[in-house]
Amino acid sequence: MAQQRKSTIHDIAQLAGVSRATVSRYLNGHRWVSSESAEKIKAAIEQTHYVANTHARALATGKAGSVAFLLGEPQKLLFEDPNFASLLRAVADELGKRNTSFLMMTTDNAQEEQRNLEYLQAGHVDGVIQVAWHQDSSSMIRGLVKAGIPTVVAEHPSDDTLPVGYVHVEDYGGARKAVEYLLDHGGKRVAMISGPQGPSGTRDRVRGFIDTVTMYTQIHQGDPSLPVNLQEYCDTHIVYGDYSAASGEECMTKLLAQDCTIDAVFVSSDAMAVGAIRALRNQGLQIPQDVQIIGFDDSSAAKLADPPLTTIRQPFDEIGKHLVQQLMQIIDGQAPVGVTLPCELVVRESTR
Amino acid sequence: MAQQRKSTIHDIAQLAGVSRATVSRYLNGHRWVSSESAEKIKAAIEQTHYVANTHARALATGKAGSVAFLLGEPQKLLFEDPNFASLLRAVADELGKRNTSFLMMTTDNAQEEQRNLEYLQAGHVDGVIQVAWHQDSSSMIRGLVKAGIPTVVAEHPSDDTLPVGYVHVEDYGGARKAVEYLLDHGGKRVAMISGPQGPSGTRDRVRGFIDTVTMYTQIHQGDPSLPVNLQEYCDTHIVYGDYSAASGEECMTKLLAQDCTIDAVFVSSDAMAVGAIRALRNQGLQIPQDVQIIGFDDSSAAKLADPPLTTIRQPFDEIGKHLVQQLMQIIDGQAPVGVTLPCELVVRESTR
DNA sequence: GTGAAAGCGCTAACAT
DNA sequence: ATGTTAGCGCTTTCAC
Repeated sequence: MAQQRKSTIHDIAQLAGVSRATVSRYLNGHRWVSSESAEKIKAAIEQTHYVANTHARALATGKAGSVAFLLGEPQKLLFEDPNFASLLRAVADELGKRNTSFLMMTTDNAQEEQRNLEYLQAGHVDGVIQVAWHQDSSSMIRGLVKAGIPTVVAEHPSDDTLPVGYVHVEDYGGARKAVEYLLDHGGKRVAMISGPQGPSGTRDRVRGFIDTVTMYTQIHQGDPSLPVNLQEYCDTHIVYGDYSAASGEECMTKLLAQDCTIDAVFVSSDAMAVGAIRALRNQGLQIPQDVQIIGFDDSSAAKLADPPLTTIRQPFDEIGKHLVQQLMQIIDGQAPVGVTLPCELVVRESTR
Repeated sequence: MAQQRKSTIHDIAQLAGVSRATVSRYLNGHRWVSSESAEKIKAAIEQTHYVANTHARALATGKAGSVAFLLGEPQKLLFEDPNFASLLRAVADELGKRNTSFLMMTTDNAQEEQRNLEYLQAGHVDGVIQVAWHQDSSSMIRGLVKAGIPTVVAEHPSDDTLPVGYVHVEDYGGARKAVEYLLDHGGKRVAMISGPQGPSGTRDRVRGFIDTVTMYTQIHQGDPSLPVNLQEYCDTHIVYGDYSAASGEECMTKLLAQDCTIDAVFVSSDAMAVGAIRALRNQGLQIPQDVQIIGFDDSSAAKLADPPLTTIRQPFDEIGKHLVQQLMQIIDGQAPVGVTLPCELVVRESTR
């Protein structure tokens, strides 16, 4: 099993009868290499299965040729949230096309945050893709910015004056689409189970919910089944979970205890929606006959759920693609921008 | 946001008033460094937030300080199979403790296999953790072996004469535990929905199923509700899915079409079990009253399912830990071994 | 178009 | 216990 000595650029140069510099030029720009030399080099490479050593290249260029996928999440949630896998896949794909490798890191607490920051500063990677859907990540982002590390964030950062790129779906718009659908399909007493407070996506979705309900109530002023004191209504009909199924169940139970006339609920993740359904069933309520429900994400859980969930689809392929694209541009010195992607309502059987 | 020049070992040496070699010694073994110098170096490092550049180190040592997590899977299954996430997490954790970074690669087809192999041969990583639960990966493993890359595999390789380490759960034993439980709790006509043919875990579980049924039938010879022609019974009562919920539904439907007296089924993944439940319900069958069901994995889906699934738990934390441990030992030159972990029956509500 | 030479940041003999 | 020196494999001026 002796690891055969890996061939180096030197071997190729010798084999092709040219200098190492020429091989290097061939490897990169392909410019200023005579087609004759190019042929010989090509042959030598094929013959030896030569592949350049990244570490040497990184050392020489000061570029790592890799990026970090940084998860700022409490560990247990990684299991519950299928969206991570979806995004990870999309990002891995896109990175693969640019043959940039990536390494994954998770940040659980302030201490790890510091450790990771130091690691990243050491120049192991050219940039980082930061994901933190469950908790506020602004301190990490600030650290990255301070360290001068090109960064993109997979959400709308709470502080969007920070020079980092970001891409996210239109949380506000998505919430509006969901709530409008519920209202248009007979919902009168609609509640919301939101994600955790902290990430700004939560705020935007909550705003979307409130605005939509407000607008609808104004238009249909006469309707006695609609809420009267809107302020108070929203205070009691919006509860905050942690995106897990368990918390969805909890939240729904709480909601029902406060108001048993709820007939529709917009839930900020499919996983929580599954939990909510369980709570609803526990009270003998039927979906969608008694209460309609709309989730968020269109994760695999949405299709598997019983009944299959109407939900707001997050286009993770697109998100991943833009994330990588953005990051590469920032690494190339361009100014970071924010990208907001539309999201789409997928109608299944949890609504009427 | 100018990236402040990263401090190098040289800076530290100067700051501490020692030579670079001494700093290097401090950084690594900590040996042959006077406590006096050590103090000064430590101070300098803290002051500058110095972290060694991995690429330089890798170049100098010939060790990469990182490993590859290699997924040999068709892309779509990555979404469906929560076990990947579980294992990934465990591995990431364990690697983190040894502060070894890792990069993730996926291999979808023969072409990518070649590409990845070349990449890995280039010395980017010290070793490979290979996962391929849904399809046979022996050609990739052979390639890895041929290239002399230290490798561990997260399953029982079909060809276990290959010099790679592996760790997996006792598939045979797990299947036996499940089927025995079913039989002991009133199951008479038990069927099996297996994973895809190819990976050897499938074979072992199928064997566990057959052996258990055979043994039980021999012991209870008189019982008229037990199968008569065992050979034929197994041929028709074992079907092969692809671990996805959809395939579980399909398989169950097929099974029911052949024999509507089935009263228990052992399913080789929780996801498929969820699909199977759906198929059962479509026929108006109740779980666990009419038919009992046991899954495999104890993934999050098992808890979320309705009813919550009795299942065989795979200890992914342990698996990840052993995988990394094994790999490190192989990298250090030890001969690879196989590790088989026990798995445990978790009783929930899909059985009586 | 091509080669010589310097150097990226680090480690590892070797000498002291 | 510490410093000196020579690379690791590659890129990149700078001459030619």
